[in-house]
Order: sequence, then C-alpha cells, then structure tokens
Amino acid sequence: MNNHYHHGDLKNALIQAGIEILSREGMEALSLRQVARRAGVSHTAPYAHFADKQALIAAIAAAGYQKLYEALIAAQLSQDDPFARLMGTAHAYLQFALDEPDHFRITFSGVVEAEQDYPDYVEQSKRCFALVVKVVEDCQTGGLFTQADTQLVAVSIWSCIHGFVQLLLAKQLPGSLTAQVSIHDLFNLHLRQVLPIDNR
Amino acid sequence: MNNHYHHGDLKNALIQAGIEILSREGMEALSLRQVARRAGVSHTAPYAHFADKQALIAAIAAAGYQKLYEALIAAQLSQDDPFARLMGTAHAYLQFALDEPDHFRITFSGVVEAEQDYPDYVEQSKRCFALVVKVVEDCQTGGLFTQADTQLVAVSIWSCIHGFVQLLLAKQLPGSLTAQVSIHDLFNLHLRQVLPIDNR
DNA sequence: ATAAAATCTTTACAGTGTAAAGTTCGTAAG
DNA sequence: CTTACGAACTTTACACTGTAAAGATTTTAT
Repeated sequence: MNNHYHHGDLKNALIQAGIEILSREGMEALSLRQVARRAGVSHTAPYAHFADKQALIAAIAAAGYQKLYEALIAAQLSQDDPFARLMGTAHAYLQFALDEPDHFRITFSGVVEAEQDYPDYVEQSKRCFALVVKVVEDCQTGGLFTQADTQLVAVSIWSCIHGFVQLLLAKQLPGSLTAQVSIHDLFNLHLRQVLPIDNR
Repeated sequence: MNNHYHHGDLKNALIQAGIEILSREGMEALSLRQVARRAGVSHTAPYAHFADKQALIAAIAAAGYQKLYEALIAAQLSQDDPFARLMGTAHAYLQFALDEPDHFRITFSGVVEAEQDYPDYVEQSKRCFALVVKVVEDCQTGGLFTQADTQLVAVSIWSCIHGFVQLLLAKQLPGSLTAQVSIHDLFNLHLRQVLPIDNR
C-alpha cells in the first residue's frame, strides 16, 4: 500500500524540487528542509540519497550543467556555419542565465568545494567545455581562426561570455548595456581577434 | 570605565571581522553571530549598525571593491606605457582574487540584491569600472586601439578577465591551465583584437 | 522464511537570523 | 548640575536551519 515509505524516485524529486525553489524563491530559500517539504517527505529523508547539503547542491549544479549542455547542443544543431554556431552558443549561454539566474549561479558558484567527490558534476562540466572547444575547432578547420592554440582560444571565448553573464547577473555592468543587444556587439568585438579581418 | 558598552568603532570592527572570517574559514562560516563573537560583542549588537545580514555583506563587498580599487591604482601607477598598465590591471585583478578568494567572491556574488539600498557599494563599484574605462581610453588616445566604442571595449576586457577569474575560482577550467602563466597568454590573445597587429 | 539492506520517520541538539524589551552610557537642553 | 533622551549594547525569545541517532517499514538477497 501507499505508505510514506519508498517514494520511488525521491532522489530526482529532490533535485527537481531544489531547482523549482531556486526558480521561484532564489538561493537564500534553498534549504534541505524546504526541499524535503516540497517533495512531501520528512526533513531527514534526503540523507538517504545525499551525504549532506553540499551533495544535493552538487547534484543540482550537475543538472544545471546538463540543461546548459542541451541548450548549447540545440543552438549548435540549428546552424551550419561554424561562426554562426559559435554565436548561437554564446546566446544560448546567456539565455540560460537569464531564464534561470539562480540555477545558473549555483552551478558556477564554486560552492562545490571538493569537486572530485562529485564525479557527475565534473563530467557534466567537462562535456560543456568540450562543446565549446569543438565549435572553436570547427572554426579553425574552416580556416576562420588565425590562432593556433585551440584550448586557449576556447578559454578566452568562454571567459568572455561567462564574465559578461556573471557581471550582468550581479548587476555590475553600466545600466546602459541591455543584455540582448550588447552580447552581440561584445562577441563581434571579442571574436574579431581571432578571425582574419572582416570576412563576415 | 571600559564596560561592554560603546565599543568605539564597532561598525568597522564588524566589517573587518567579517573579512577575516572569509579569509580564514570561508563563506560558509560567515554569520552575524560569528562576526559578533570575533568582535567581542553580543550577537545582536550588529543590528545597531546594520539593518540585517545583507547590509553587512554589502559593506564587506564595498570594502572588497575598495581593496580592489587600491590594487588597480597601484598597478597602474607603476607603469608608464598604457598597454603595460592594462596588463598590470589584469594581473592585479587576478592577484586579488587569488589572495582573498572568498572576499572576492562575495564582492561579486550578486548577493547584494537591492543594490540601490547600498550606495557605498554602488559607488565603489562604479569607481572600479571607471578605472578600467580610463586605462582603455589611455590606450585609445595613445593610438593603440582601432576600436571606437570605449565602453564596449572596456566591458569586453573586464568580462574576459572577470570570467577567467570566476571560472578559475570555481575550478571550472582544465587543470592544465595554471593561473599565473595563462593569464598572460589569455590577455595577449584577447587584446590582440583591438590592437593594430603585432606592435608589441 | 529470514536476515540484511535500503528507505523513510521521529526525536534531539547546536547553530542561525532577527524581533522585542531591558540596560548602560554619552550628550544636549533645561 | 541635573535631567531627559537617544544611541549602543545586552538579554531573552522564537522560528528556522543542518545533521546525528535511533526506530519503523519495506524491499532484496540468501
């Protein structure tokens, strides 16, 4: 019978509840007890699936990376031109951050301290970075980039978009810069470095 | 006599205590009660000087910006060449983040939600950004940059360094990139965009 | 069938943010 | 000089948090 025991898939329910709380009430409201409440279990039930709050956050962060990965994949598949793919990747990154600012923030918060303890999180992270590297490679093999060091170019591009998004979320950019407009300018500017001048 | 009343400069003592806690024990350990304990007052004494925890964090963040400002100023004064100043600025930014990672993080955490409620914080923030804009301007008037839009170039540069530092602190960059080495490469790469090719 | 393991609950405790009311002290007005 | 007041601080109180410990229920393995 349907007792309070054996929820079925509590682990994922907790992660999902956490994401919903982030979306509705923000980071401050994310507590183990609130998550448990929303999932309809006692406040210590999460400990059967997560060692501590950090572990739950790591799982939520991994889910954030996964969502980001899917958005990036979708953006890349919708474009043929390598440069357009790169641009679409940047937009998708920004869009995720704007849609789910607190989920985005917790994903990159560095709250996950001993990241080696959460292999899921590490793997999702690497997958995303690999996606950026790949699109950069495509640009290079397409003869678009003059720069040789793929990894360095990828880090440069990722840093630029990530920094922009972070500063935007933290409201540390001059108000005159609306997100949707300036991300395009910013990228055109940033990418002009690695492209032979003006072939787009 | 020296009763527990009228500490003298409790407000600043609390800010300093908070910074020390960040330095020694990290963000998790930063609580009003701990701060009060370290300052040698009761756990509600801070409420005479700060409306709530947010307000204390805003003050700590403002202090972080101030410290960053001083580091940037020092870096800029030690160089004559505009490009060297820009490079020094980037290094100083990174150095602050490496020296005091949690103070840096809380400064840019976006934890300060209603930032208009903390004019100190806003002003320190603007001062720092103005410093970046100024060094970019110097580069432009020195004929170094081909790009016209100073503000956009400044945002691009700031985003790149900030994103790199954030990703580094969150350990989201491939381990092969050691900070001190790659910040130089990254900046050479990033700045190559706005400089007429290869005059350094 | 029974033991073991996994999942969940109840109970308990120390730590947290903050509200409320009381205490002490500097200071300004009479 | 006194007195009253307001600022700075303490004590007390409460709801909430993370997490440890022990008990209850259900599944799984032997």
